[in-house]
Amino acid sequence: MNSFDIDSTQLDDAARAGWLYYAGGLTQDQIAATMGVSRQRAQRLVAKAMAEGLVHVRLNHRIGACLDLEARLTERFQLTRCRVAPDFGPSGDPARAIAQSAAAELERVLREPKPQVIAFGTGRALRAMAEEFTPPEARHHRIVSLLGNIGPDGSATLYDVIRRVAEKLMATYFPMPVPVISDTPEERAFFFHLRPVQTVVALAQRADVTFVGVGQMNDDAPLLKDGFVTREELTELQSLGAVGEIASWVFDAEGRYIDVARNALIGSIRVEPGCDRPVIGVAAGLPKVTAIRAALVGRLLNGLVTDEATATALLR
Amino acid sequence: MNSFDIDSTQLDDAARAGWLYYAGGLTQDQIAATMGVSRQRAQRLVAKAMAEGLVHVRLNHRIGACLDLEARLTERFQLTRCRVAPDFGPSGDPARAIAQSAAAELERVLREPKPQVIAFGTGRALRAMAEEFTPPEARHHRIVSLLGNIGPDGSATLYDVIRRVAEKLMATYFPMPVPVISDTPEERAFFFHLRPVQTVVALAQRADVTFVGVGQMNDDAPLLKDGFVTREELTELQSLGAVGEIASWVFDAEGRYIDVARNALIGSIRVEPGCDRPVIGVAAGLPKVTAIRAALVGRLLNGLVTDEATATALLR
DNA sequence: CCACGCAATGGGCAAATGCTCATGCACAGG
DNA sequence: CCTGTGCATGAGCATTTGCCCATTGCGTGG
Repeated sequence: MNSFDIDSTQLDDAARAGWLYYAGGLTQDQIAATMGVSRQRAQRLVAKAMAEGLVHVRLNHRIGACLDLEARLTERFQLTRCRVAPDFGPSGDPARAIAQSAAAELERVLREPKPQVIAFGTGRALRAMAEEFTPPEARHHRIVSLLGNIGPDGSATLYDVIRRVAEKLMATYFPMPVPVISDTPEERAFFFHLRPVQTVVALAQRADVTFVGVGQMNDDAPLLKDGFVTREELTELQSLGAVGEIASWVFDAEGRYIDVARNALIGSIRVEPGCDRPVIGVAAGLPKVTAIRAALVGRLLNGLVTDEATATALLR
Repeated sequence: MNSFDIDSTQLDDAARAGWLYYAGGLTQDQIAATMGVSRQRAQRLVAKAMAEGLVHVRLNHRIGACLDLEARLTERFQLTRCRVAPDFGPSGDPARAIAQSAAAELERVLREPKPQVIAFGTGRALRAMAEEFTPPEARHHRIVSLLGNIGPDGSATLYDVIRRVAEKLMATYFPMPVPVISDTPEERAFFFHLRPVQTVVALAQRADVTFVGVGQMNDDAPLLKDGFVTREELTELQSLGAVGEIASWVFDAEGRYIDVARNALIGSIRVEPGCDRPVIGVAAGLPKVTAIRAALVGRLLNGLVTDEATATALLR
């Protein structure tokens, strides 16, 4: 493949330019001179190095305020793991802000020499985490999805998180080949009786560590956007006291799962309260505060990665 | 201490500014607005974050040319570990360029779940590595110094590398409480008969991994600069064929230690040729090429971290 | 109470950077 | 062979950044 060669040397150049710029502290003029290209090209290479994630920037200082929030959250909600990332300001994207911290948390698990089963939910925050983490050389773990990978429209985008993680890691992974939401209880039952599905379910249920996003149940609910509930169902759930959702299972302000007919259609593994293994919520953003707090109160989660603004709000 | 408090919040601010700048991609104006300070202050904070090493930049892409050099060095000198970092150009500081790669190599060792004894020499490159590495949560290793920590002028700066590493790691560490160079053989013998010194020596000799710098023996020799040899001794050593030095033990172009009276004064542990555990040289710079090559040829080292320019020169 | 020194601050400006746009080149299709 | 498409290139310019320097404010010692 010629195009591959070209691509790879372009990436090499980008990496080198990024290295000289960020690590070496050279100006783009100097880089251009060193690499024998025009300044503009040097500039583009530096930008590309960033865009392609070739250059990783990490903060080597736990900001005091964040440490403090972590300590208070840990005590208040009896967490086993807690990370508060500084946020990018009100206009910034909270999912991106916490991606670094979530990635660090994931890497911590991946470094375990003992093979781990790691389960993943979905959501923007987890996807950002999957983009961000640097895979250690560790392919002995197994990656399993909590959610079905067949969307209502037949798409498989949800599935992205675990595929991305597993690909970067080159580890074995287990998507769950069932519809996220079935049309009838029979359909759901059919899928869950399939042997391969049962294997994945069993794996997910005994996962050593679980990473999940948390969805809010206001009118912007991710469940609604992704088409997993209709507007009517959402309104009904809201009137039953729904405030949040994990892996598409809806719970109330106490973090208790709400018992509705829809539950018989859900093609995902439910996170059970009071799990003795780490169940880590990766979520931030003020609209999610109520949902996250409920999940913490109900002990659906025993770990949390969030940002400063959300952490502060959670403690109020 | 008031000054401590002030410093620590300043560092917090610097960290936050650096975070917003490098990770969040905000401009300094935006940072200034977010943090409620002037743009100039924001700029100073960002600069400080860099200067204090709060922001770590790492390359997430192995450049093809470097990989190629690694492969060739590995084959040519039968290495077990080899890393070639891209350099910062002819004007850049090679020690800083390889610090990242050396740090990565060190982190690899530190991630070993089995407790390791890790021995360190001295030198600018190792010091840069000590600054750069991010400590994983691993305090089960033991850090031991190959060199005495009493300098000719009574100072203990050499000792910096292992202290820095051990402090960041919060691991137990064993400096070697002897003069780097004694005045008389009797003085040296006295120190080495002390029980605690013998413990440290034994530990260093059975180190699972050893990281050392390599000194050249030209007229700019580090040994001379640090006052461990006089100009006369240096000239004498040069006339005996000395080309390099590891932990202050001088060797010739074949990597064979040179037998001189001075050896009876040296307060450091000698790296023995053909060691079956990793002995990793961390060194770069064209003046050091001859010294490094000799050390590789004589199998004093079986691992190497260097930069592109040095690697290329080594292969010639 | 005043004078002095030191450090922090923001103005201002030159350098560095990011971005847009017109140009040109390579390649595919007619 | 010509033409259109797409993409890389470098010129030019607006924005951003780094840094020097005068000024301010605070603490200290006379």
